[in-house]
Amino acid sequence: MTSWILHVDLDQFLAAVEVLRRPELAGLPVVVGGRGDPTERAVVSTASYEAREFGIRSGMPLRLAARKCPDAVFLPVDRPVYEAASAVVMDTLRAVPGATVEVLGWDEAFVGVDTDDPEAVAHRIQADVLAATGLHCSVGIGDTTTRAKIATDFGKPRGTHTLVRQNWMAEMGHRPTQAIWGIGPRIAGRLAKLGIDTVADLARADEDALVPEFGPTMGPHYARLGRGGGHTTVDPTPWVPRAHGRETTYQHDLVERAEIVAAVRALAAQVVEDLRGEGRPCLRVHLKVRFAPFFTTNRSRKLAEPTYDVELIAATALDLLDRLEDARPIRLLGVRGEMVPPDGGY
DNA sequence: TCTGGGGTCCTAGGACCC
DNA sequence: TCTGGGGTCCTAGGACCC
Repeated sequence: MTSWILHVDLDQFLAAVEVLRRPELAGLPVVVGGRGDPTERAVVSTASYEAREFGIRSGMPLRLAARKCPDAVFLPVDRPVYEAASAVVMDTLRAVPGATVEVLGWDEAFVGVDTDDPEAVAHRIQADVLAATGLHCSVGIGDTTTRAKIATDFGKPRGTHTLVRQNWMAEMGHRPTQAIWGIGPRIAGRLAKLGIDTVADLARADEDALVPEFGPTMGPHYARLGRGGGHTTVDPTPWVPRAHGRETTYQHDLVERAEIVAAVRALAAQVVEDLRGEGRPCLRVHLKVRFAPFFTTNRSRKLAEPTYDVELIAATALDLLDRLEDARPIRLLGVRGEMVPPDGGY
């Protein structure tokens, strides 16, 4: 028997969950995002396949989505409902005999199995998830986490695909480096400056040659990604949150000091509520600011001691904000509280 | 059209200590 | 007067992912 990594990814997860509870929406362009009001400043979280045919994509402003498809059904994000559906999916995966499950998000997970027929396991998973939840998923099969994760996209929707060492270069070599999970537009741009444009270029690259540009850790790491390298086992350790943050994009940019102070206080209060729920106080305060029209930055500061004090956290965030010396209107504020580790060691 | 909201992890470099 | 070599901790800031 061979060890395999399967990557399970629910198809159009948020939209599919909404259709489950409102079957009359089946077959219609459905867009989930923000508060469900396409005139507000917010973006698309998930678009149904029907909506995607109009060019609507995740991350797109709702206003633009509404222009592309005025007749689409716009729905608000309903986190508790998706969390509940996600829990059923993950329990279903854990019930597969011999499976090790690593949860990556609401709608995806790695599943480790020892088998001679990974294709059969993938189909069983698809059937089990459909039976338990009514939701369809795609499954990528690989010999590393990187290959399994990328394989899933080739299997969508409702399918499976296998990506292993033997077919990696044939299927991925000609694609841009950004096609690899873990390489985004910035790193792809820096690689391009070194003459590395495709996955094949990256796979050929000498690890040491990437060190001057990316450092001793990340340089070799990117070279390994180019060859499809990744983990060969799945880590089932339950996820332990390290921080809780709240951020808000304001419908009207904030200019007045009073409204900025009130906004920071409100965010700090929400963060403290989350931290209390976790039972772990705040050790470090992070501030994220987006000035209009578009410049985002962030700062953080360690606190003298762990606290649940809303005023102290708000005052720390405001002090970080004041040090930015940028007088432009504020479009987004985020306050994040990094928690004391659960073992108490800080 | 104008870029959400939730996260994680990495690096450079300064301050400080022995 | 000049200033090694080892280390830790911290902040700023970047980058990625779903």
